[in-house]
Amino acid sequence: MKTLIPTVKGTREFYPEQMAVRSRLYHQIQSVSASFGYEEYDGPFLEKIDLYAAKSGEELVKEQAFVFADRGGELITLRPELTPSLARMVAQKQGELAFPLRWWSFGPFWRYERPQKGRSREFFQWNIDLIGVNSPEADAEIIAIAAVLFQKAGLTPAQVGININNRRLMDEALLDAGITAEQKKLVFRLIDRRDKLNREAWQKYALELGLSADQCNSIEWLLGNENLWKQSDELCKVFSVLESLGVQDYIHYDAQVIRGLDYYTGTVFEARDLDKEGRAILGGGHYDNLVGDVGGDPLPGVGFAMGDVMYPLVLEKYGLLDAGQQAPADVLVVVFDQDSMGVSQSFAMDLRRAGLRAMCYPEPAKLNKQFKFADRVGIRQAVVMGPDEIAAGKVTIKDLNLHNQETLSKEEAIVVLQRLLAQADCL
RNA sequence: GUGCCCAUAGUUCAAUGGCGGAACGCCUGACUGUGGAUCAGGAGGUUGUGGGUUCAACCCCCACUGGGCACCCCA
Repeated sequence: MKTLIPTVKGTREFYPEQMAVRSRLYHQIQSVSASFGYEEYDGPFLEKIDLYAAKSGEELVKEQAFVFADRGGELITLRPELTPSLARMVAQKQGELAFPLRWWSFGPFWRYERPQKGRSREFFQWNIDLIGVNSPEADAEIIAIAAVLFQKAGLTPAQVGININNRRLMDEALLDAGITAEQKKLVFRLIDRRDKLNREAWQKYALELGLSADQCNSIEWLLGNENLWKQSDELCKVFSVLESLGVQDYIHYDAQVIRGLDYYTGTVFEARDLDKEGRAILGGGHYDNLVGDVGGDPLPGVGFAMGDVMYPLVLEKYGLLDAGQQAPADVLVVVFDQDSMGVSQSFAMDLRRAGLRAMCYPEPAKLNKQFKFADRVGIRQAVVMGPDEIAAGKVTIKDLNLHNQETLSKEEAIVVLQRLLAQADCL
């Protein structure tokens, strides 16, 4: 074989089998989002680098964004996230939009990272936001949407969970533990690393960061305190609303959930496989000011993002990704020879008009080749129109699963095929 | 950006430094107007790329590219 030009590192090709997974994901997201009254939107895939330079962290723009100069020399970025575009879109029409705004989106993003399990350089992401309100009920609604998606996909509360925390609560708790404002960022990083290191290494790391043994112990006590949330009125309210929404089985309090983004100010959450395997499935939180950086009036909101790489891995792990390749058509009309090509094509069209997915072999070929093709792609019914059938004004339909066939009038054949299809749908 | 592992037929994998094979898949035929079975044939490879060591390299060494995993980071 000649050497093929390889794909760009970290990109993914969607063969029909994988495309079916992506489409199913899209439709589930669409359906869940719509059921809560959210509207679909999208932003540009290309943005000026300034949009991200203003707001996102240094690492995102410098290290992890695809940036290139266009023909005019302007620095263009393949969007690494949607929030800045969303902020601009909201700010531009802030005066005419009806708040609270419920918007969702599903589209491609790019990040120049080293690909590994659950992470690629080109991926799709579901973003959903409830903008213009500042209530625990809004936080709970967004979290419930994530839980409902899991529910609909068949993931149980024994398999995945949504871990919730609150930034304000952590700020106060850390202040009580004697952590200064300057130390806060480092401590957040320390907390994030809690599960990655063993206890000794973790404590050593804490001392290296300049924390005292007392401070370290206090943090450890904080993280082990399952009732810490009771000190936060906000979290109490969020949990109570989630109970009303009937999704409390998915919900856990977890003092280790911090989330990296600086703009989260209140409730933060992430969903994970309960085995603690792999990366977070989704992550999000409450923010105070979505549009400030792009020049709008301050707007609070809550939202999350879920990639299309980790989530299917979890579904697959629990056997919920039915890999069953669907046949591309219900019926294959076999072409007997060049002379009968026309009538075969014409009958295939009759079948399509009758609501069947029909395929006509696109050239005359040996019958065994055509039947083998039907078998290979999983088409169950074949229609043969040879000289005998044409002379009698009939067609032969063959069931490749049952290995039987019968010769009928065209009208009868269509009815029989429709009935078979309806039966197959019931199964 | 750092570290570890990997790269041989379409696929999954073999092959002490000494003539690169198997299974499955693919193509053709037995087969008549009919696919999954069976049998008989056949095609398919510059061993990821480029250097080096050697009389001799799929095998040893170096670099590159790509893949996997972890770190970093997580919008």
